[in-house]
Amino acid sequence: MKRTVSLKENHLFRRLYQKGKTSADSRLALYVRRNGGKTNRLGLTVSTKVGCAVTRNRIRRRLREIYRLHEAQMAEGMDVVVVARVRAGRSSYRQLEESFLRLAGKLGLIQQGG
RNA sequence: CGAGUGGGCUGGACAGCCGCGUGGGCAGGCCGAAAGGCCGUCCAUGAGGAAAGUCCGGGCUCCACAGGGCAAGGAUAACGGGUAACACCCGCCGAAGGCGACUUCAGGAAAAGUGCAACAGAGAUAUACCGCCGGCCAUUGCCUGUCAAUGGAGUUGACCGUCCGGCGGGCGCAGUCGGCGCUUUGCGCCGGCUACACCCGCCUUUCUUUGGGUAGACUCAUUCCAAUUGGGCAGACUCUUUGAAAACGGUCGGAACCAUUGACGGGCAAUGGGCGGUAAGGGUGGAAAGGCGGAGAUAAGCGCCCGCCCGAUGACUGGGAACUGCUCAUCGCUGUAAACUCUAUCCGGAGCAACACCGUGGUAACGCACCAGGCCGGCCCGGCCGCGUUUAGGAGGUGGCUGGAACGUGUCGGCAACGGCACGUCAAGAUAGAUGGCUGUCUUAAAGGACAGAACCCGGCUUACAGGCCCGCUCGCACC
RNA sequence: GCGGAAGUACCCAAGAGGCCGAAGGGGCUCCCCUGCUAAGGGAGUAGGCCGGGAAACCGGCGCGAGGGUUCAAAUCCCUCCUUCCGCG
Repeated sequence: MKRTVSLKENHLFRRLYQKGKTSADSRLALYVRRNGGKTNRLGLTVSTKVGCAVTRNRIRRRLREIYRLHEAQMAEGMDVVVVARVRAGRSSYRQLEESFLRLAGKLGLIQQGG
């Protein structure tokens, strides 16, 4: 993740939830907003309602891997927050990837080459 | 072979590509005056048996405290050992459960004191309702003594009725008749008859007991009404079965005597009232003041006494102790402390978000100054900012941070928990939190599917867990 | 990381060892009131699960779950589960 840093502060999350563009399905929720810089910032949220610590870690790693593998296609200078919902705990990697790509395309985060 | 019981181990392995955290190397690249930072590359390494729950015990750090004690609050609880310590572990004792292997137990004190024990029951830690017993009083009945009156009555007593249920049998005794003998008013022996008592068997009646059957009534119901049918409640009747029971009364005669009436007494029984004794019996309860049997004594009763058993305490034996056992002595006490309490032992408080260091912006105080300086800008012009020190503060950062009551192997001591010694090894240290994605091979019944993520560290406990492997032991069946 | 509270019928809930099939209210059913409804007033049953039965009815288990103490547990004790709150 060469052009991406992680999003950590709570006030940035709040601003994104209030002012960012939203798209969601039953597995994931995606928030996107332009941040004015050149690098992307990624935040991941998995609440304790999803499952135990092992399950939450697995979802977080899969989401980070999905983001890493599609980083080259993404627009620059964006703040991105991915929220995992309850059904994500029982979803496979392929299902998560499909949901992420569909939501990101809907929000214009990914320039669809093909 | 089947069923069971206790314990231990394991919790997939290997390879390729892309990617991540930490540590180290590099003559590499970029930034920087330097310290150093970033990138790149190579090497090493990278979650558990429970990392979980946070239920106990410690290390470590800070705070309080001269040291210690008391109080409050809390925890623990047979005994001996292990341990840094423990609510842990091992051994052992006791109790409960199991045919057994074995399992479970907050397992001190109820005789220091206080509290609680609903309902039921006469009574709940002592009671007196019924019952049993002894006095007292009242009433009634019966028996009886003395006296008086009236009546009956004169010397072997006799007789009657109903009935000891009925029938049959047996034994004994008595009476009587006949025969014989003798010591001849009599006695003995043999035989017959009769009556009575007792015993046995069968039948009858009544009461009691055991187990069945069932008419009718009442009641509930199959959509309404009626019938039928079924259920519920109660148990008349009947069958069967256990045990027990089936009496005597009257009349006449009569000296003594008897009957009636009256007076004065005595005794017994019943009923009622009241007083006292008793704790055997009642059948309620989880619990009724040791249990079973017996004798004497008593007004009636009672471990009051005796035999056997049970339990507690003390002495003695064995054991290191809890405890145990042959015996002896004394005693017979409800349960509850996961009710208060008492006894013994232990605990100062908070927690790595502790704590130590560096420290932005903004704020306060003091000093200096309106110059100089700093920032933006290639430069001029221009624009913006007061500066320094100190205190408090503390975004954030660094340390704390992993070599330790450590792990492995061997050996020695110990029943064991565990401990001693020798050799070897260094195995995550993150900070929004590193193990993921894709693919292949092997083991496997199944790996695409157990439970589950370190957060300062350690010892335990508890809880979750797909499966796999190994060992000890018990019971049952079969065979040799 | 540390500390605290709660769990009772469909809902809100009382009860703090025994008379507890478990107070009370909402809800439910019926009646009154009204031209009709709402509101208001009055009365009443059952309260969940399992088993037997055609029904009347009978029996057992249930106060978050599982154990224990006690003659007796919603209540006392232990372990676990769930939910909520506070510090930071």
